Amino acid sequence: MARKRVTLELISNESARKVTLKKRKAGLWKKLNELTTLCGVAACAIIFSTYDAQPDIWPSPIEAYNVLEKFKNLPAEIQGKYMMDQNSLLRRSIMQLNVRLAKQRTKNRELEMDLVMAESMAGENNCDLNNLEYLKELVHLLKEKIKFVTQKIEKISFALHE
Amino acid sequence: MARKRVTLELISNESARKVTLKKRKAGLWKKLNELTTLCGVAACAIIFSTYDAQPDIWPSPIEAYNVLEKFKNLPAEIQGKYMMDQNSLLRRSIMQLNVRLAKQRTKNRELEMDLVMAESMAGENNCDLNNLEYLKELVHLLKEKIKFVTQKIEKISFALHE
DNA sequence: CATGCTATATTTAGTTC
DNA sequence: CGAACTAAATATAGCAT
Repeated sequence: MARKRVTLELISNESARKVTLKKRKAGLWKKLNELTTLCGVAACAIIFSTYDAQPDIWPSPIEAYNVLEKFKNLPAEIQGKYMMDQNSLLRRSIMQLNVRLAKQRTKNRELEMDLVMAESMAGENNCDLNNLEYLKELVHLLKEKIKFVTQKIEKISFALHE
Repeated sequence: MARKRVTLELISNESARKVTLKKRKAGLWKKLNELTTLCGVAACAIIFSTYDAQPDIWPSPIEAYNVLEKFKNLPAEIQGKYMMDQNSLLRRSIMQLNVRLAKQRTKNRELEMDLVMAESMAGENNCDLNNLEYLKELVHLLKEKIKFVTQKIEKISFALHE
């Protein structure tokens, strides 16, 4: 964007690519901050770079969640302002939940990838108890989750076909 | 950014705010496209506006997933390039995974809570097919995940007790 | 290798159609 | 209302340190 017009393709030089990534990431975060502030919307973004093991998340997951909660905790205000009927409000709420599910799904995929990579690098004998405990807890949570979602699917299927 | 310096606060005029949102959203999508192309990274972003029933997602969740798959298919390359001290790399990697698992667990709990809330608000008859499809996909993914993590636990347990 | 610096490319607020 | 059009504000590619 400066000094020279840039062609929209992967920057071949690796160090240059890294520098551009850092600069543009900062620019993106700024843009996101402006957008949410100026327009009063909630937003989040995730960048998975190969340099960092951890992806960059904007804002923090906690903050993103908090903003969403704020919206939900002030339904009367929103209702009054945008004159929504009960149904459309509910539909929107469900849509937002669907998006969060999709996000969750993407994150789960990513986590799986990282586990596979870590495992292949670590071999069999580099696992500690702490890690194991985490995994056990994860399985427990996932089983609960499957049960819950399966029940929900049955309910919806029933409602659709009756 | 033009014609006048803008103060970083919520735009009071509603129609002006809506126009700005549209313009800046387009700008953000473009920036994201450039970033991912130039730097070869995967990224996604979501904007929840109160105007649209559906939030804006970039790119599609499917696409985001595809990019991640691409990374998964090239683990040897990444391994070779960033191979440093084997042990410290592994320790860091495992620590980061533990942190991410903890975050994931928290998020799953939150999501469950939100689903319960939405369900209680929506009752039985406000569910559409789209929502059902999302849920089916989620169950599929979760089952895969349980299988994967369970296998990993068995491996670790075996390594610990042998 | 990271930071700081500009000359330009790009974005966009206000405006007009 | 939305698309097109600027003038001005920003972002950033290439370079310097």
